[in-house]
Amino acid sequence: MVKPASSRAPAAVRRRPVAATAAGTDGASRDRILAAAHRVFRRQGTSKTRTQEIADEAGVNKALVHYYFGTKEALADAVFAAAAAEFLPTVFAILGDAELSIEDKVRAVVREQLDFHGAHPYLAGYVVSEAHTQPERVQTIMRRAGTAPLGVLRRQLAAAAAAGEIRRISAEHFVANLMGLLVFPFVARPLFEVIVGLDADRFPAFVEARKRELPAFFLAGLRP
Amino acid sequence: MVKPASSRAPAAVRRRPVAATAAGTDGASRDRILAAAHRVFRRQGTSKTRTQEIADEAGVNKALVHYYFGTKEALADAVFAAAAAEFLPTVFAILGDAELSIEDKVRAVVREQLDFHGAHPYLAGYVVSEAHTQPERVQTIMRRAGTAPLGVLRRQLAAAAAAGEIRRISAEHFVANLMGLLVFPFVARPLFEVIVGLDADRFPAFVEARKRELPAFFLAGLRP
DNA sequence: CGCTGGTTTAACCATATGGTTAAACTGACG
DNA sequence: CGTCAGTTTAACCATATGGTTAAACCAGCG
Repeated sequence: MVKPASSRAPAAVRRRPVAATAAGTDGASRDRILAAAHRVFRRQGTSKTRTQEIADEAGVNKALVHYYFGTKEALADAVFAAAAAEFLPTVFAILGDAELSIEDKVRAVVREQLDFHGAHPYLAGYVVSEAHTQPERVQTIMRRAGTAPLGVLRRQLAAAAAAGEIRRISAEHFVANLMGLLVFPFVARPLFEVIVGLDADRFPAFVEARKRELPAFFLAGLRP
Repeated sequence: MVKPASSRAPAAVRRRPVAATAAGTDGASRDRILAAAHRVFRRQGTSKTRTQEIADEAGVNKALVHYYFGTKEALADAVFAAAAAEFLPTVFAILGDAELSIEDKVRAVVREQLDFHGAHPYLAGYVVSEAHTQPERVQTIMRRAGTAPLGVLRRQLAAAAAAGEIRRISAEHFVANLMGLLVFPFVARPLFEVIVGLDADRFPAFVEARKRELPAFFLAGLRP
């Protein structure tokens, strides 16, 4: 990962850039580039983003981006994997906690996810968008984010159904329903706002209301 | 929209392409280009797509694409608008039909949408993806697809709630819930398959099962 | 104080890409 | 059969873009 320098002949005059971080310092530039890549990629997606934009956003030369991350694609992969790993494992952890009842899980996931996506508006849309245009990457990269703990869920759902507490439902549909209800408004936010005539500044209030709406809706939906 | 030709001097030798449709025929080329653009854009998204790819897919020269549609962006706008207008109006029509009960609407929308998206796997993902990376376009272009008939829905939901048939729920959440449950597996399909460990070839069966699962779940979710 | 290794930079390169142009082809019509 | 309008095409062009390179810079170390 280290391309050494060399020496040869004349060149030209150079001044340090606007806000020179100087050299030989800490690895701050690398972090700044990564953070900038996160912001830009999430906002615009991979293919619309130019490496130059990332460099600009990081206050750094374009070559430095390649120096640290090789190719744009490699950087994009890293960002995508990190983004997916940022919210899915939390969901999986809650769903996989054998100590929690179905109801507790639903309430916990709803609260946690609505808070999270409310604070990171572009994340879900970015991840889904990327997954759609580059489905090949998903398979490999998603390993970092793991998969849903269907085993635990299946047992729990079967037991609850046997006890007559809920309707019979497969773990797959349970997850699909939960995730769909949670992320749809965020993933499709620009469309959704137009469709239901929701002003952008009223969106947070909508999400807030959803924290009450969703547990009620979902838990009722499970009833026999 | 018509750029006339002219005449001047020598040029070079030309043979007709692989499958020459000849000139002076019908407006078949334009249609072929548009259809090709639909396929390619839906599969890859706007920014990943090269005009050359569309030309190839249409069996036509790249210049012809510009001849008929001006810019790539214009063509992309046309395709996006058409794609959104392909499934949203149907949903709005069902939801806005004052003759149908809430329950009938839910059953009808679920059946219709699952059939539709099952037959057009990339459409929802494409529309959502584009809306995410180009939110500016949504506002203007969505006019062709219209907006949800919230007025009718609100009255109906309020009446049903007053009659004690359902829980109180706003039309916005009603639409969000319905759309989220319906389109999520399609929009996030590559992710979803990995998350729940669903083989691609078992997806159609999952959708089929969903036709029974969703009305039950949704209608139960509305109950007081 | 000069060397050294990690860091940062400007300049460069090959190619891809969106878009333009002017010619050539085609069938219909008079 | 010549012309005309609508099509279709190869060749071009300017620019953007991802990536490379070799030099310069900087701090710490011996």
